[in-house]
Amino acid sequence: MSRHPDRDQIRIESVLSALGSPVRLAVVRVLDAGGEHNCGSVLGLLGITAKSTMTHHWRVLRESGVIWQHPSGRENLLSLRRDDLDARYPGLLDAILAGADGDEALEKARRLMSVGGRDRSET
Amino acid sequence: MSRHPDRDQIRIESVLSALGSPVRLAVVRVLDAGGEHNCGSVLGLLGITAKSTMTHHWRVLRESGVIWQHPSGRENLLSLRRDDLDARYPGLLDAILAGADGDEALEKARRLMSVGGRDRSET
DNA sequence: TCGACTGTACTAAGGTTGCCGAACAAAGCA
DNA sequence: TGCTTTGTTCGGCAACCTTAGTACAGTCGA
Repeated sequence: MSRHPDRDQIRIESVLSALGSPVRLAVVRVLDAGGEHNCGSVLGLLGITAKSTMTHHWRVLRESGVIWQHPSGRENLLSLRRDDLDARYPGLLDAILAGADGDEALEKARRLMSVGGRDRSET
Repeated sequence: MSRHPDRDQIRIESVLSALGSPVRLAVVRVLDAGGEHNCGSVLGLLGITAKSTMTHHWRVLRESGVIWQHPSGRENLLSLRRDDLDARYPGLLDAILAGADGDEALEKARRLMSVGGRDRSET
């Protein structure tokens, strides 16, 4: 069932395309904040969706080497492979997570602007 | 024709998914190495492909904010938006480019190993 | 002005991805 | 021994991505 790549089998294209999806990037942000989660708890934090949909995303993240996923009792625990990613791609994960935070803040600020004042004449 | 996002319209998911494709990552590596290229020269360096295919990739890179593309005479010059990307996502591009180099080196080393000695009993 | 050159626009096939519901498997609890 | 919880697997469907072929538009040189 597992299919985790070894550290040296991780390819940056897989990592980037795995993280190029809003849902999966959100997952990684959640996992980065806390330690281990089971699938359901992350699913809850994202406000979505069908379990089978997430199973799909777990696989993409797992097979690209971004997360560990190991069964524990009847749950399936998820955690970021931070050590491996940092070893292979120093600074990558930090830059991505910081970037995601920045995007979110910028988005939030933009929303406030467009409610309070008039938006600066953007189409 | 253009459709370049402003610096503050760039979203990290778009950047990541744009760079999550081997072809486009290769393009960015080429652009990072040199200054300005026209489309054809990059196409040549990649050893591939139909021009219309690359036009598609230029658009993805352009609309995600990764490259500038501006006409000059009958050519269309391409360049990395390094300043914008570095401003929005400090360290991201460096990490990705270094990672791509690392992957390539590792791959090359692995090929040598499996020719010279026997591969270490993988699958 | 004509022709070569550079790249885009349009179109289409084939594959991949994302999403979901239903059925299933395994672990824990009563 | 059943029932519940937790996720997975499977099948199907729509949307998107990648690739390429063909036709076209703009620019430069002769």
